[in-house]
Amino acid sequence: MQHTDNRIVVLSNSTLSDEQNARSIPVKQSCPRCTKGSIVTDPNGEVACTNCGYVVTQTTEELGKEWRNFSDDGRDRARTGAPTTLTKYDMGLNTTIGRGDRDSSGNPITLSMKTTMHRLRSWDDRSKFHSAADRNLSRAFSELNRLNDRLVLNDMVMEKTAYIYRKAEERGLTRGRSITSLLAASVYAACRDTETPRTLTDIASASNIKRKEVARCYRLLIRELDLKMPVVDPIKCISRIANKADISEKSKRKALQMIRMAIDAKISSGKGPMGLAASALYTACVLNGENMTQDKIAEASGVTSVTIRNRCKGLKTGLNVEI
DNA sequence: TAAGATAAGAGGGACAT
DNA sequence: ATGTCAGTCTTATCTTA
Repeated sequence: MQHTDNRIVVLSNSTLSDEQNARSIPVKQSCPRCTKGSIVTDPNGEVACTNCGYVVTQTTEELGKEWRNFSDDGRDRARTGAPTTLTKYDMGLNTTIGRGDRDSSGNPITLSMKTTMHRLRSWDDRSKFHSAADRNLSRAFSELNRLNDRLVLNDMVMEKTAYIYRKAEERGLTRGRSITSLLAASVYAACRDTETPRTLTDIASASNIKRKEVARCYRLLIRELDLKMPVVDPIKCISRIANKADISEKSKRKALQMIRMAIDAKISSGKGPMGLAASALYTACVLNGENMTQDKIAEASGVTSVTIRNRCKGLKTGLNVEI
Protein backbone atom coordinates (compact mmCIF):
# COMPACT_ATOMS: atom_id res chain seq x y z
CA MET A 1 0.00 0.00 0.00
CA GLN A 2 1.24 3.44 -0.82
CA HIS A 3 0.10 6.82 0.43
CA THR A 4 0.75 9.75 -1.84
CA ASP A 5 -0.59 13.11 -0.65
CA ASN A 6 -4.24 12.37 0.01
CA ARG A 7 -4.59 9.59 -2.54
CA ILE A 8 -4.38 6.00 -1.45
CA VAL A 9 -3.07 3.42 -3.85
CA VAL A 10 -3.58 -0.20 -2.94
CA LEU A 11 -1.01 -2.49 -4.41
CA SER A 12 -1.03 -6.22 -4.43
CA ASN A 13 1.18 -7.50 -1.66
CA SER A 14 2.91 -9.90 -3.95
CA THR A 15 4.42 -7.11 -6.01
CA LEU A 16 6.24 -5.74 -3.01
CA SER A 17 9.24 -7.18 -1.29
CA ASP A 18 9.05 -7.72 2.47
CA GLU A 19 11.22 -4.71 3.03
CA GLN A 20 8.98 -2.54 0.89
CA ASN A 21 5.93 -3.88 2.69
CA ALA A 22 7.40 -3.08 6.04
CA ARG A 23 8.14 0.43 4.95
CA SER A 24 4.89 1.11 3.11
CA ILE A 25 2.43 0.25 5.87
CA PRO A 26 2.19 3.36 8.01
CA VAL A 27 1.66 3.23 11.73
CA LYS A 28 -0.33 6.41 11.76
CA GLN A 29 -1.92 8.36 8.95
CA SER A 30 -4.84 10.78 8.93
CA CYS A 31 -8.10 9.52 7.48
CA PRO A 32 -8.78 10.67 3.90
CA ARG A 33 -12.55 10.80 4.53
CA CYS A 34 -13.18 12.38 7.95
CA THR A 35 -9.64 13.72 8.39
CA LYS A 36 -10.19 13.49 12.16
CA GLY A 37 -9.26 9.94 13.02
CA SER A 38 -6.05 8.18 12.10
CA ILE A 39 -5.51 5.12 9.95
CA VAL A 40 -4.11 2.16 11.84
CA THR A 41 -3.56 -1.49 11.14
CA ASP A 42 -5.48 -3.61 13.63
CA PRO A 43 -4.41 -7.10 14.75
CA ASN A 44 -6.52 -8.71 12.01
CA GLY A 45 -4.59 -6.88 9.35
CA GLU A 46 -7.45 -4.53 8.55
CA VAL A 47 -6.37 -0.98 7.80
CA ALA A 48 -9.11 1.40 8.94
CA CYS A 49 -9.81 4.81 10.42
CA THR A 50 -10.12 4.89 14.23
CA ASN A 51 -12.78 7.58 14.04
CA CYS A 52 -15.20 6.80 11.22
CA GLY A 53 -14.22 3.19 10.53
CA TYR A 54 -13.30 3.85 6.90
CA VAL A 55 -11.48 0.78 5.60
CA VAL A 56 -8.70 1.80 3.27
CA THR A 57 -7.66 -1.58 2.01
CA GLN A 58 -9.57 -4.56 0.77
CA THR A 59 -6.65 -6.83 0.21
CA THR A 60 -5.81 -7.83 3.74
CA GLU A 61 -4.43 -11.27 4.37
CA GLU A 62 -6.61 -13.92 5.92
CA LEU A 63 -4.92 -14.51 9.22
CA GLY A 64 -7.30 -17.08 10.67
CA LYS A 65 -7.13 -20.82 10.46
CA GLU A 66 -6.78 -22.19 6.97
CA TRP A 67 -8.31 -25.57 7.62
CA ARG A 68 -12.00 -26.28 7.54
CA ASN A 69 -14.12 -28.58 9.56
CA PHE A 70 -16.09 -31.26 7.76
CA SER A 71 -17.35 -33.28 10.69
CA ASP A 72 -19.85 -32.80 13.52
CA ASP A 73 -17.44 -33.33 16.37
CA GLY A 74 -15.04 -30.67 15.11
CA ARG A 75 -12.02 -32.94 15.09
CA ASP A 76 -11.81 -33.68 11.39
CA ARG A 77 -9.78 -30.70 10.39
CA ALA A 78 -9.29 -30.87 6.67
CA ARG A 79 -7.71 -28.52 4.26
CA THR A 80 -8.63 -29.12 0.67
CA GLY A 81 -7.47 -32.65 0.10
CA ALA A 82 -4.27 -33.79 -1.50
CA PRO A 83 -2.12 -31.17 -3.21
CA THR A 84 -2.29 -30.99 -6.98
CA THR A 85 0.54 -32.75 -8.70
CA LEU A 86 1.81 -33.09 -12.23
CA THR A 87 2.50 -36.74 -11.62
CA LYS A 88 -1.17 -37.69 -12.01
CA TYR A 89 -2.75 -37.64 -15.43
CA ASP A 90 -5.49 -35.29 -14.12
CA MET A 91 -3.11 -33.49 -11.73
CA GLY A 92 -4.88 -35.18 -8.82
CA LEU A 93 -8.06 -33.20 -9.37
CA ASN A 94 -10.56 -35.97 -9.93
CA THR A 95 -13.85 -36.87 -8.31
CA THR A 96 -14.94 -40.41 -7.75
CA ILE A 97 -18.26 -42.03 -6.91
CA GLY A 98 -17.73 -43.61 -3.54
CA ARG A 99 -18.12 -47.31 -2.77
CA GLY A 100 -20.29 -46.96 0.32
CA ASP A 101 -23.71 -48.61 0.41
CA ARG A 102 -25.49 -45.97 2.47
CA ASP A 103 -27.25 -42.83 1.41
CA SER A 104 -26.48 -39.31 2.60
CA SER A 105 -28.51 -39.79 5.78
CA GLY A 106 -26.67 -42.98 6.63
CA ASN A 107 -29.51 -45.36 5.75
CA PRO A 108 -28.76 -48.50 3.76
CA ILE A 109 -29.70 -48.21 0.10
CA THR A 110 -31.90 -50.69 -1.69
CA LEU A 111 -30.55 -53.51 -3.81
CA SER A 112 -31.78 -51.98 -7.06
CA MET A 113 -30.19 -48.66 -6.12
CA LYS A 114 -27.00 -50.55 -5.36
CA THR A 115 -26.86 -52.00 -8.88
CA THR A 116 -27.69 -48.59 -10.33
CA MET A 117 -24.82 -47.03 -8.40
CA HIS A 118 -22.54 -49.81 -9.52
CA ARG A 119 -23.44 -49.12 -13.15
CA LEU A 120 -22.96 -45.38 -12.67
CA ARG A 121 -19.58 -46.01 -11.09
CA SER A 122 -18.49 -48.08 -14.06
CA TRP A 123 -19.45 -45.36 -16.49
CA ASP A 124 -17.87 -42.73 -14.31
CA ASP A 125 -14.60 -44.66 -14.37
CA ARG A 126 -14.83 -45.20 -18.10
CA SER A 127 -15.42 -41.53 -18.77
CA LYS A 128 -12.38 -40.48 -16.74
CA PHE A 129 -9.94 -40.67 -19.59
CA HIS A 130 -11.18 -38.03 -21.92
CA SER A 131 -8.55 -38.54 -24.54
CA ALA A 132 -5.79 -40.82 -25.72
CA ALA A 133 -3.40 -38.33 -24.16
CA ASP A 134 -4.97 -38.87 -20.74
CA ARG A 135 -4.62 -42.62 -21.11
CA ASN A 136 -1.04 -42.19 -22.22
CA LEU A 137 -0.20 -39.98 -19.25
CA SER A 138 -1.94 -42.31 -16.87
CA ARG A 139 0.10 -45.27 -18.07
CA ALA A 140 3.29 -43.25 -18.08
CA PHE A 141 2.82 -42.09 -14.52
CA SER A 142 2.11 -45.53 -13.17
CA GLU A 143 5.38 -46.51 -14.85
CA LEU A 144 7.00 -43.52 -13.17
CA ASN A 145 5.94 -44.84 -9.78
CA ARG A 146 7.52 -48.18 -10.57
CA LEU A 147 10.76 -46.45 -11.55
CA ASN A 148 10.64 -44.40 -8.38
CA ASP A 149 10.58 -47.59 -6.32
CA ARG A 150 13.88 -48.65 -7.84
CA LEU A 151 15.67 -45.33 -8.20
CA VAL A 152 14.43 -43.59 -5.03
CA LEU A 153 13.75 -40.18 -6.54
CA ASN A 154 12.57 -37.18 -4.59
CA ASP A 155 9.41 -35.19 -5.27
CA MET A 156 11.25 -32.51 -7.15
CA VAL A 157 12.57 -35.02 -9.67
CA MET A 158 9.16 -36.68 -9.93
CA GLU A 159 7.39 -33.42 -10.70
CA LYS A 160 10.09 -32.40 -13.14
CA THR A 161 9.84 -35.75 -14.89
CA ALA A 162 6.08 -35.36 -15.18
CA TYR A 163 6.52 -31.84 -16.50
CA ILE A 164 8.98 -32.94 -19.16
CA TYR A 165 6.87 -35.94 -20.14
CA ARG A 166 3.78 -33.77 -20.49
CA LYS A 167 5.71 -31.42 -22.74
CA ALA A 168 6.88 -34.36 -24.84
CA GLU A 169 3.33 -35.64 -25.07
CA GLU A 170 2.12 -32.21 -26.18
CA ARG A 171 4.75 -32.08 -28.87
CA GLY A 172 3.63 -35.47 -30.14
CA LEU A 173 6.97 -37.10 -29.38
CA THR A 174 5.21 -40.17 -28.02
CA ARG A 175 4.14 -41.20 -31.50
CA GLY A 176 5.96 -44.30 -32.56
CA ARG A 177 7.96 -44.56 -29.35
CA SER A 178 7.35 -46.65 -26.32
CA ILE A 179 6.00 -44.91 -23.25
CA THR A 180 8.62 -46.52 -21.05
CA SER A 181 11.63 -45.38 -23.01
CA LEU A 182 10.38 -41.82 -23.30
CA LEU A 183 9.55 -41.77 -19.63
CA ALA A 184 12.97 -43.16 -18.71
CA ALA A 185 14.52 -40.41 -20.79
CA SER A 186 12.34 -37.86 -18.97
CA VAL A 187 13.52 -39.21 -15.64
CA TYR A 188 17.12 -38.91 -16.76
CA ALA A 189 16.52 -35.36 -17.99
CA ALA A 190 14.88 -34.47 -14.68
CA CYS A 191 17.82 -35.92 -12.79
CA ARG A 192 20.27 -33.98 -14.89
CA ASP A 193 18.27 -30.83 -14.44
CA THR A 194 18.01 -31.14 -10.67
CA GLU A 195 21.59 -32.39 -10.47
CA THR A 196 20.45 -35.61 -8.89
CA PRO A 197 23.25 -38.12 -9.34
CA ARG A 198 21.73 -40.91 -11.46
CA THR A 199 23.60 -42.28 -14.41
CA LEU A 200 22.12 -43.27 -17.73
CA THR A 201 23.04 -46.84 -16.85
CA ASP A 202 21.17 -46.64 -13.52
CA ILE A 203 17.99 -45.55 -15.24
CA ALA A 204 18.40 -47.97 -18.13
CA SER A 205 18.68 -50.95 -15.81
CA ALA A 206 15.81 -49.76 -13.60
CA SER A 207 13.49 -49.43 -16.57
CA ASN A 208 14.67 -52.52 -18.46
CA ILE A 209 15.50 -50.46 -21.50
CA LYS A 210 18.78 -50.47 -23.36
CA ARG A 211 21.09 -47.66 -22.38
CA LYS A 212 21.40 -46.39 -25.91
CA GLU A 213 17.65 -46.30 -26.34
CA VAL A 214 17.29 -44.10 -23.25
CA ALA A 215 20.16 -41.95 -24.49
CA ARG A 216 18.51 -41.56 -27.88
CA CYS A 217 15.21 -40.48 -26.37
CA TYR A 218 17.04 -38.16 -23.99
CA ARG A 219 18.74 -36.40 -26.88
CA LEU A 220 15.41 -36.19 -28.66
CA LEU A 221 13.89 -34.47 -25.62
CA ILE A 222 16.77 -32.02 -25.39
CA ARG A 223 16.51 -31.23 -29.08
CA GLU A 224 12.74 -31.03 -29.46
CA LEU A 225 11.89 -29.33 -26.19
CA ASP A 226 14.89 -27.02 -26.20
CA LEU A 227 15.89 -28.13 -22.74
CA LYS A 228 18.98 -26.56 -21.28
CA MET A 229 20.82 -28.86 -18.96
CA PRO A 230 23.44 -27.75 -16.50
CA VAL A 231 26.83 -29.05 -17.56
CA VAL A 232 28.00 -31.91 -15.40
CA ASP A 233 30.75 -30.48 -13.30
CA PRO A 234 33.76 -32.75 -12.75
CA ILE A 235 34.23 -30.98 -9.44
CA LYS A 236 30.86 -32.30 -8.26
CA CYS A 237 31.81 -35.77 -9.48
CA ILE A 238 34.89 -35.71 -7.26
CA SER A 239 32.99 -35.72 -3.99
CA ARG A 240 30.59 -38.40 -5.24
CA ILE A 241 33.39 -40.76 -6.18
CA ALA A 242 35.41 -39.88 -3.09
CA ASN A 243 32.48 -40.72 -0.82
CA LYS A 244 31.81 -44.00 -2.57
CA ALA A 245 35.43 -45.10 -2.55
CA ASP A 246 36.30 -43.80 0.94
CA ILE A 247 39.00 -41.40 -0.14
CA SER A 248 40.61 -39.05 2.36
CA GLU A 249 39.82 -35.34 2.50
CA LYS A 250 43.42 -34.57 1.70
CA SER A 251 43.40 -36.46 -1.59
CA LYS A 252 40.01 -35.01 -2.42
CA ARG A 253 41.40 -31.50 -2.11
CA LYS A 254 44.41 -32.45 -4.17
CA ALA A 255 42.15 -33.90 -6.87
CA LEU A 256 40.00 -30.75 -6.88
CA GLN A 257 43.09 -28.67 -7.35
CA MET A 258 44.20 -30.84 -10.25
CA ILE A 259 40.78 -30.66 -11.92
CA ARG A 260 40.86 -26.88 -11.73
CA MET A 261 44.31 -26.87 -13.27
CA ALA A 262 43.13 -29.25 -15.98
CA ILE A 263 40.19 -27.00 -16.79
CA ASP A 264 42.49 -23.99 -16.93
CA ALA A 265 44.93 -25.86 -19.14
CA LYS A 266 42.01 -26.65 -21.48
CA ILE A 267 42.74 -30.36 -21.43
CA SER A 268 39.29 -31.21 -20.07
CA SER A 269 37.12 -30.39 -23.08
CA GLY A 270 35.43 -33.30 -24.79
CA LYS A 271 36.32 -35.66 -21.99
CA GLY A 272 33.73 -37.32 -19.80
CA PRO A 273 33.54 -35.51 -16.45
CA MET A 274 33.41 -38.79 -14.55
CA GLY A 275 36.56 -40.12 -16.18
CA LEU A 276 38.31 -36.84 -15.51
CA ALA A 277 37.28 -36.77 -11.86
CA ALA A 278 38.16 -40.43 -11.40
CA SER A 279 41.63 -40.02 -12.84
CA ALA A 280 42.31 -36.88 -10.80
CA LEU A 281 41.31 -38.76 -7.64
CA TYR A 282 43.47 -41.72 -8.54
CA THR A 283 46.48 -39.52 -9.24
CA ALA A 284 45.89 -37.62 -6.00
CA CYS A 285 45.76 -40.87 -4.03
CA VAL A 286 49.01 -42.08 -5.56
CA LEU A 287 50.71 -38.76 -4.85
CA ASN A 288 49.56 -38.90 -1.24
CA GLY A 289 50.68 -42.50 -0.90
CA GLU A 290 47.14 -43.70 -0.29
CA ASN A 291 46.35 -47.32 -0.92
CA MET A 292 43.91 -47.06 -3.80
CA THR A 293 43.62 -49.11 -6.96
CA GLN A 294 42.35 -48.05 -10.36
CA ASP A 295 39.75 -50.77 -10.20
CA LYS A 296 38.22 -49.45 -6.96
CA ILE A 297 37.91 -45.96 -8.37
CA ALA A 298 36.64 -47.34 -11.65
CA GLU A 299 33.93 -49.20 -9.78
CA ALA A 300 32.96 -46.15 -7.72
CA SER A 301 32.87 -43.80 -10.68
CA GLY A 302 31.26 -46.05 -13.27
CA VAL A 303 34.01 -45.65 -15.85
CA THR A 304 36.53 -48.32 -16.74
CA SER A 305 40.08 -48.49 -15.50
CA VAL A 306 41.24 -48.08 -19.09
CA THR A 307 39.58 -44.69 -19.23
CA ILE A 308 41.17 -43.74 -15.92
CA ARG A 309 44.58 -44.67 -17.29
CA ASN A 310 44.00 -42.67 -20.46
CA ARG A 311 42.88 -39.60 -18.53
CA CYS A 312 45.82 -40.02 -16.17
CA LYS A 313 48.15 -39.88 -19.14
CA GLY A 314 46.53 -36.63 -20.22
CA LEU A 315 46.81 -35.19 -16.73
CA LYS A 316 50.46 -36.18 -16.48
CA THR A 317 51.45 -34.59 -19.76
CA GLY A 318 49.13 -31.63 -19.43
CA LEU A 319 49.99 -30.68 -15.87
CA ASN A 320 53.53 -32.03 -15.71
CA VAL A 321 52.68 -34.23 -12.75
CA GLU A 322 55.16 -36.97 -11.94
CA ILE A 323 53.92 -40.11 -10.25
C1' DT B 1 47.32 -59.04 -8.06
C1' DA B 2 47.55 -54.45 -9.86
C1' DA B 3 48.93 -51.86 -13.58
C1' DG B 4 49.80 -51.04 -18.27
C1' DA B 5 49.43 -51.91 -23.35
C1' DT B 6 46.93 -52.96 -27.33
C1' DA B 7 43.19 -54.05 -30.38
C1' DA B 8 38.55 -54.03 -31.94
C1' DG B 9 34.19 -52.13 -31.92
C1' DA B 10 30.14 -49.06 -30.65
C1' DG B 11 28.03 -44.72 -30.94
C1' DG B 12 27.63 -39.90 -31.55
C1' DG B 13 29.01 -35.14 -33.29
C1' DA B 14 30.80 -32.33 -37.02
C1' DC B 15 31.12 -31.75 -41.56
C1' DA B 16 30.74 -32.40 -46.57
C1' DT B 17 28.07 -34.12 -50.37
C1' DA C 1 19.30 -37.73 -46.17
C1' DT C 2 23.67 -40.05 -46.21
C1' DG C 3 28.53 -40.99 -45.74
C1' DT C 4 33.04 -40.04 -43.77
C1' DC C 5 36.14 -38.97 -40.17
C1' DA C 6 38.43 -37.88 -35.77
C1' DG C 7 37.94 -38.64 -31.14
C1' DT C 8 35.97 -40.96 -26.88
C1' DC C 9 34.92 -44.81 -24.32
C1' DT C 10 34.12 -49.67 -23.74
C1' DT C 11 35.30 -54.73 -23.53
C1' DA C 12 38.60 -58.21 -23.97
C1' DT C 13 43.07 -60.05 -23.77
C1' DC C 14 47.84 -60.23 -22.90
C1' DT C 15 52.18 -58.82 -20.63
C1' DT C 16 54.87 -57.02 -16.88
C1' DA C 17 56.31 -56.07 -12.21
